[in-house]
Amino acid sequence: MSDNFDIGNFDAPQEASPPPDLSYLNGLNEGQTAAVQSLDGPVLVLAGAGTGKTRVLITRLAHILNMRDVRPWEILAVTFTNKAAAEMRERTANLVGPQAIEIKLGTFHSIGVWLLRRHAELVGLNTNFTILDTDDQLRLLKQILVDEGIDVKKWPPRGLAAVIDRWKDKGLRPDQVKDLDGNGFAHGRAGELYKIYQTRLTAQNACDFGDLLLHILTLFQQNPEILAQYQNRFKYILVDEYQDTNVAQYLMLRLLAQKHKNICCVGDDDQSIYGWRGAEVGNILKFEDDFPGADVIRLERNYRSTSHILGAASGLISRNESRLGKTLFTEGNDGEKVVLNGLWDGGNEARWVADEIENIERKGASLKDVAILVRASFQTRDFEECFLSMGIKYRVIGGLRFYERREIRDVLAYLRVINQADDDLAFERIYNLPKRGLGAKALEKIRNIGRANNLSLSRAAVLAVEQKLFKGKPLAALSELCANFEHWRAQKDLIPPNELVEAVLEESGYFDMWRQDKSVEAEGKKENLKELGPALADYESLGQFLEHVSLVMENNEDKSDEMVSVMTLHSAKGLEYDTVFLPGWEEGLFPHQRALDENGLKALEEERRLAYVGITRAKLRCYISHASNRRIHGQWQSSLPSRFVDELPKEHIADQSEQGVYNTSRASDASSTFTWRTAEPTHYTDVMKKRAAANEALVDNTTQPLKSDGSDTGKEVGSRIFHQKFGYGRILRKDGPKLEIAFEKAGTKKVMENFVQTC
DNA sequence: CGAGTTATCATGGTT
DNA sequence: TGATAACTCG
Repeated sequence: MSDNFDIGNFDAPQEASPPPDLSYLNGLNEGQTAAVQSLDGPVLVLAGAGTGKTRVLITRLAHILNMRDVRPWEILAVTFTNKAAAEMRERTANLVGPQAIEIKLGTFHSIGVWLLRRHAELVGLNTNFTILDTDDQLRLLKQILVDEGIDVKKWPPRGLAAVIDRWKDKGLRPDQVKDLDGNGFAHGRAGELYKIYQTRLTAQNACDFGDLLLHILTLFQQNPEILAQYQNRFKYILVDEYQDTNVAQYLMLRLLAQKHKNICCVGDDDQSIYGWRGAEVGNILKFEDDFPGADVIRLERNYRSTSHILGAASGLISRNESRLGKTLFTEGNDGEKVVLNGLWDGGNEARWVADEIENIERKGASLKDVAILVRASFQTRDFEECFLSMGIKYRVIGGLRFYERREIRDVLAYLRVINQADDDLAFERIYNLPKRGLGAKALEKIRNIGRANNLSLSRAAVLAVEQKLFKGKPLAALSELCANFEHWRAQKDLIPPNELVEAVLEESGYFDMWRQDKSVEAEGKKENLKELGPALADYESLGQFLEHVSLVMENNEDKSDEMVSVMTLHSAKGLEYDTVFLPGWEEGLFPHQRALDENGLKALEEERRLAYVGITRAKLRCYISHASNRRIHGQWQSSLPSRFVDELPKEHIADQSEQGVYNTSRASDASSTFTWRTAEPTHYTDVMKKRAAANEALVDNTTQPLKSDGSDTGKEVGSRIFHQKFGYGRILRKDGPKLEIAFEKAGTKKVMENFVQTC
């Protein structure tokens, strides 16, 4: 995001005499008009699904510029995703013209980076600091755990990352956390590890995503004069998707809005689905307490869905306790009822969906207006298999992104070391890639030299070469690498970034490494590497490109092709389709068992909101389905319909389920999923037999799970197990059928063997 | 150092 | 089941 602060010399917004042109207000409904016109003081706009939220936001921006003596760069508009920011920028520009680009508009993180690059030294960083992504973060945490002698099997880096991320989400620095809150990680050492992690980040002149906000909080809290500068500047603040903000973001907004108090937050508590990522629904629920005298405006007229779809969604979400409450209505048609179907297994479910898709296609619908929204990404497999065999074109949205590919990340590591010599994580990635005879011993030696001289790895390497601390082949290799880096750094500001990346690819031998690789994937890797140069051509500097890569992990999917979209419910937020399929409404899968285990009722409500988000994506047709049997991680599981199925108001539902297929009993509590240990589903027995026959030579009968006689169930001391009430845990002690289990959530408990299952 | 083998684990996924 | 990381052996 460019810094527009210093670009000035604009015409006055408008003369005082002619009446302002308010034509942009035409066509807004009552609520929307109120939301646009209440310019001053704190405002909360509760915008239900499909109520024209974005239009309100951009019209409000236009109205502020039109009615108040404000320059565009005195307005701050914050979103969560780059996509949302880009859309807002574009639509605002359509409405108010070029001055739109002067608005300080971007994601929380891009605003954070912008501030942090200006004031980096005040939080102990250099202005060219590196932004680490999740991958780098995990590698660094793992190093720390190993250094500290903590068993990474028992205490995986991800666990620590989650603890630290949540702390950062709450705006807590290492000195502010209590070990108690570390979820018991490494017996209460999380706080200490957090401190080490922050020290290591600073030493590498790097920060993670959470730091982009946390450092800003520190900056503002410790430097009142700098805070005042931005408080004065930002006369109007707009926040999109307020229900997704975490505490750190809330605190940052509150600090910035203190002076002028013109803050408008737009969001929908019913669409808060990112609690697991630190979002705090509480922020939106207590807005009126946080910003006294706030206007609360509800947008309840829905322009998207038929009234049956709306009715189904509203009925479901009304079961939630913690919500501000809205009643969506439409002046459109009733439309079709929401179709409900129960199927035998996941394969049948996919086939039914495919049949329905062909039906509506025959009636003239276009595939690009059809979406399948699943709870968990493994569910896409059944659909892919089925669509491939039936010849239905589809695309799976989400998944690996360009800059996450291994070969791209390797090259990026080279670029990072060129750009920022203290980036140790990047150096470690490539010091022996391609293979140049520098192994773990060499790295350890460089690391020690670095420690002794207080230097980063790439600087220590230079020292090692100068002082001939290596001999023979390793010395030659390291010497060449250092000389290359010196050369590339000298070139950095002389040649365009795209030429630099070409030079790095060839001179490092990295491209040759793939040329010599005769494997199938090498072809694709080379293609991707070739794309990298052109991708850099748009950037003025290497630093700018690297910042883009770390902050804008875009996935350009064009919606134009004639294809069905398959994606998770989470990634469907903000989208809409004529026809929406919502498969997999089963207890354990949706609501997801793990969410329930970890966060109980709070998670159940979030899962319900996810269901609500799913239904409200549909404009004309919505299909909900569940299967009695599903294969999860190769194991067949039997499951009951989701409690959410029962919660759908009958008057909006057309139930197509065949009696008896699933209708044995409906779920009323969480204890409904069990693993089949004894038999395969009858339908599948033949298939399995055929498969077994085909693999006859490979099949080893002893690997089949033996009918439980108590000894061979995998329920040994140390085994990971699952209990329907207490969730996941590990067996501590075993006394005949009595187990003592350390549950991840519920603590240590004694349980009978047959109440748990291995997993 | 590299290839082959074994162990492990599995929601959601932007920045 | 299947991807990936860790581990073992030549």
